[in-house]
Amino acid sequence: MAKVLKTKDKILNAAERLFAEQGFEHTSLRQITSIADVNLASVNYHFGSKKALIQAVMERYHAAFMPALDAGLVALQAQGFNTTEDVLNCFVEPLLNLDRLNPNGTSIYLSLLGHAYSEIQGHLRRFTMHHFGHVIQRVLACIQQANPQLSAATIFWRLHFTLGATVFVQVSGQALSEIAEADFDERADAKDIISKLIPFLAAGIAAPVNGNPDLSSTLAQG
Amino acid sequence: MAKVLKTKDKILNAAERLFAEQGFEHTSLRQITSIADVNLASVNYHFGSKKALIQAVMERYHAAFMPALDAGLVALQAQGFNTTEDVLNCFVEPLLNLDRLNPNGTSIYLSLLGHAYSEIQGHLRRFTMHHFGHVIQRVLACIQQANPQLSAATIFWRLHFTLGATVFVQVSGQALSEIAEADFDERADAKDIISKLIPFLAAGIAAPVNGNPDLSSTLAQG
DNA sequence: GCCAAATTAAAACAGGTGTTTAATTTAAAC
DNA sequence: GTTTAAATTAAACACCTGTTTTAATTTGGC
Repeated sequence: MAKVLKTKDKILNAAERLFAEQGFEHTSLRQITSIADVNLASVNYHFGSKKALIQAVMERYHAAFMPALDAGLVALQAQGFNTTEDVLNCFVEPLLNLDRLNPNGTSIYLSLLGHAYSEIQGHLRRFTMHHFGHVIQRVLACIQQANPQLSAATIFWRLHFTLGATVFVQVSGQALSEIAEADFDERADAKDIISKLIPFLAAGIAAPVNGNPDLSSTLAQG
Repeated sequence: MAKVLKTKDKILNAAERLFAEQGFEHTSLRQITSIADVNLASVNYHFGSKKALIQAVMERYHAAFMPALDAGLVALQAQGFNTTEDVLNCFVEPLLNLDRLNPNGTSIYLSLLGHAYSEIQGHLRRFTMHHFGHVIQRVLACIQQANPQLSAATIFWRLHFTLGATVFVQVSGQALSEIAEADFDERADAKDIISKLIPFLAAGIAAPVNGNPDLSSTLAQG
């Protein structure tokens, strides 16, 4: 008995797919309502505006991901000692479990995050920080615990490098995966990419601040 | 004697600034021509289309950056042995020298690159690969030389992680720099960000493939 | 079945986009 | 100085965007 979806859910499903594929700005309401097979005006009726629809799409995933991540981080903090990879590992299961929302849930969520940051979606950043800022703070604390030698500023920058690397490969994921398949006979889904990311990111976050002193002088001259 | 700029150059200067700040799609021709103080139609007269204008803007920077990078890589290859940081270091001077084109040249170029990849600008990717694909190939070869234990596929993915981290912090550069200043009293320009990036990226690229075997099993269960 | 509320539908709205046209001005060549 | 080409201008074009309006329809409670 295939459940008959209400208009509101048909819109959300079509929107999350298109947003993940094309970004928020490049997806029009007419495209969404056409694929969802509903009337154009129903978006504004049910959600009020496109901006509110974007937030509703993100909220379904945030609500599934953020509490799970937070619980993992709390458990990690309780055990007293941890490594950078331990912290990153806390992200894996909550991310992979997003497949329960949607068969492509993991890559959809990461793509949405990527578009939220790379497009000018200031309202999305504020929305995320307002609702889940405490989770972000806990991530920072865990990384600090794992790397007591790093300053807060260094951790701040390195976590944004981490975010950048992650969302970039997810947003470009399909294209990159096709290249990788053609060149290396190695197709990569969201899970594969995550497993490739973690050693890279863990080493980067935990790296000594001045890996090679020669470089600093080169930069100083420049 | 302040040189009087021709219309074509006034357009290029206004366009590169707005493109770097707002991205390509969010910058309208009317915005460009208004700031450049030229007529709207002159863009299509001098460049043919907005797409061609975008490529012209990129080409000024590519032409200054790519040959310089390539020369540095060739010199590195000639000396037989190199490290990952050596390779990354080849990017620094060519990037910083872009300030000769424009006081903010370095961050403009990296922002343009970021927008070129994060927006759906397929024509820009093709344009870059067509003109400078051999430079990209040389980067791959140098990284392979510095890390003989890594497979070509691993290098492929890690260089895209690298690109992602780099362009993300540049595109979000201004916002991030403001946060960093507020939280850590530490303002960061393009050069500062590069110096923070290099230890992170070098450690990530050269990281062992299975940093912590426990993680692989967690991923395998997922 | 009836009525009121919720929902859907078609159409128009107001504003923005890149591009093109045709007329005018500027600049250079002879 | 005249002529010819290049460059600039203002206006319109065709299309797309999110949103609103008004009317028709469906739904749920009594």
